[in-house]
Amino acid sequence: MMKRFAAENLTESQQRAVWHKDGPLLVIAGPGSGKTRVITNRLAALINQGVTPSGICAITFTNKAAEEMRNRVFAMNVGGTAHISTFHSLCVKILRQFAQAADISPDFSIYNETDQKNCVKEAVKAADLDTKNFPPARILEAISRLKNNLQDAADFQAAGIGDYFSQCLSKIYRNYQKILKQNNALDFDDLLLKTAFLLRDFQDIRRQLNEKFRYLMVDEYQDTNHAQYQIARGLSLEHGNICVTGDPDQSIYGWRGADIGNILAFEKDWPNATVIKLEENFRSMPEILDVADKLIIANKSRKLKKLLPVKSAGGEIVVRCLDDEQDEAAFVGAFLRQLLDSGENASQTAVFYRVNSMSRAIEEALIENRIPYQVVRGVEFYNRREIRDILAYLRIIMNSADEQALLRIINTPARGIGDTTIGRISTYAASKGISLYEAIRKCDALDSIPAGTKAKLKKFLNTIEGFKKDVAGPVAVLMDKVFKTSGLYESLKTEIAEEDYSKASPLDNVAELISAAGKFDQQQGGGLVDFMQHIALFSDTDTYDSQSGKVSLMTMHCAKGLEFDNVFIIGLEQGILPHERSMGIASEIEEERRLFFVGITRAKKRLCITLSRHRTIYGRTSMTIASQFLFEAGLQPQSSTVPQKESEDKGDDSVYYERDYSQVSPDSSQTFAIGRLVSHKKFGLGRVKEFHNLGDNSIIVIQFKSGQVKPLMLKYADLSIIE
DNA sequence: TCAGGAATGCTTTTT
DNA sequence: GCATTCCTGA
Repeated sequence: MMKRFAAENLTESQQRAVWHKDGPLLVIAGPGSGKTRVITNRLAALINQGVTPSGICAITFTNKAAEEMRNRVFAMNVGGTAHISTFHSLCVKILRQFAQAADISPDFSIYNETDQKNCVKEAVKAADLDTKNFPPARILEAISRLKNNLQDAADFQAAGIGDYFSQCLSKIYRNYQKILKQNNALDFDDLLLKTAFLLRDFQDIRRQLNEKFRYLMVDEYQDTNHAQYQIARGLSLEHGNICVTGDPDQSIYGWRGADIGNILAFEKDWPNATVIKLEENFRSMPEILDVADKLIIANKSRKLKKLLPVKSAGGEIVVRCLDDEQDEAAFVGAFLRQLLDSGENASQTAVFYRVNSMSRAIEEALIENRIPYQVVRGVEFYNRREIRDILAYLRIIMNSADEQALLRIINTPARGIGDTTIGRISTYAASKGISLYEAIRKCDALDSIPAGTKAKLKKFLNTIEGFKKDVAGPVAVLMDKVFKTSGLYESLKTEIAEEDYSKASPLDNVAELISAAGKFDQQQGGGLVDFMQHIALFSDTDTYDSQSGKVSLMTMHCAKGLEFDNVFIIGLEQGILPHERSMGIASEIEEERRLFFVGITRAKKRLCITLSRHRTIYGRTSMTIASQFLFEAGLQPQSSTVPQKESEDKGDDSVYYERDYSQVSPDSSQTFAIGRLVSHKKFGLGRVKEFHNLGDNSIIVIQFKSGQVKPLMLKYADLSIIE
């Protein structure tokens, strides 16, 4: 009955990895070496060999990766469900199960960066220090580093002494933890730290979890930090069935505490470990691998590893130097259009950059060229004001100690409860040692608050309490109710939409959130707490859609784990890549080099690298210097001035659009027929001049009464038809 | 209490 | 350059 399922073609070393059953296994997997296939096949192989699916735990770094693995395993039809999730989701699950031992309440809130910053500010103030000298972002970074190294506030204090800064930091750290505790909240790093401590300090819990998960798999092991390392260790200490996969050359999260040493020292940790190297590259054409190879050997601290091409020659490499970032973007836009024109698939095409802010010029050029695109960006959606407002209501409903949530919504929408009132209640709460929420409940005891304000407070409290009846029901229903009865809906509706056309309207965003909740109710269920904890860990890269039919724009960090036929990497300049902040630090330059390596090795057949002679950063334009990485990789930039000249023109764009996209959405092109009179919230009346049917991303060109002609994304333009 | 303007600082970023 | 925060005055 063995091996029967393994239909996928696997190389000899892949086979060995897949059929390795018991004991520690390290798979060093170069880019494009079929790592994901090995992992999913091994998972299936374990089940095939009689391992209970629920006894397998696979850990990834992103939700996206987890989801994809779930789908792949599901597609193999081996039955049963293994636990596949990110480190953080797994930790949430464990912490809720063993909340008592972890000394937390299971309905804890998970604080994001904004919440964390607010808490740090408070913590700094409580230590009688000034946020001017102790900027929250800095402090947070320091605390995060400590937590990732499993030093809690007490440990740090005990280890302490040190300089003035360390002493202050220690004080702030303790205050910060106290505040989180009072709010019944954990930050991202706490999820890891507390789980690691649980596994370290409670042998019975460790045994229980080892018993439950007999086989552990950890992907992207080169990017684990110390806390994650200890968790992985704790989860496999009793049985030793730990399989880790990764590639030291793709370690790009060192600055976030990831320790490349974890993967390098695996054989020391597990002396009986089997080590399998996957060096064959099934993804990229040899020309591309050659560039990657030349680049990465410049890294001194590295084990030698080859990229062995499997594909035959035929890759294309273009390196161009433009005058400024607009030209650079225009070049990319023109090149992209030419590619799509010649039949390349937009979904198989991506533009990478070092920092998110660089997407802007590209986006403009793509709109100009009528190229549909998706930006895979950090926390866009869930950071929108209206979304955070609704979520804050839900947070306070589930966890009334969550002060950050309460402060956010107590006067949103405006209900006449201002800072003065909040200050008075806050003082009262502190003096009584109760939560802000409790203090509001007891506001009658406060003489300083006028009767009218007290009435407002009570009304607010009753609204929140009223919601609690529906906590057990579907999240979408509760959310809808919150939206309608909290006054948020009214306030959003009356808000005159001065939003510019490139953004979706707040109402649409809320609708999307509610539908996401509905989806959650249907697919997973579990109620409010599950949903909220799910949402808190859900983020940006999960928005990437590999079948979107659009060109993808993302940072190189986001690109890890993906692959595309055509890859553009922009901004190959000193100070951008390598980034300014890594300059002069050898280890960080090496990480930047790995980052570029990751970018290059995403490409299957075509790689286009650009730089520009001038770049504007913080509104200041300056001359640039070509990136050292170009020379290391043996690349010679070619100057280029007129972007359009780069492509041998084939037909005009109208032909191209009709051919490629017209069938996608038959409706809107008729609704917005040429010449039709329409109205735009911001620009007023206008007539449809052109309509480019790109399905979901259709672009409409309107001649407005003011005389200006504007191309707008149809889905964001919010046009009404006048005739 | 809040709007509006000045001042500041910010850009690496999986969860 | 832009978003966020701070500050002032009504």
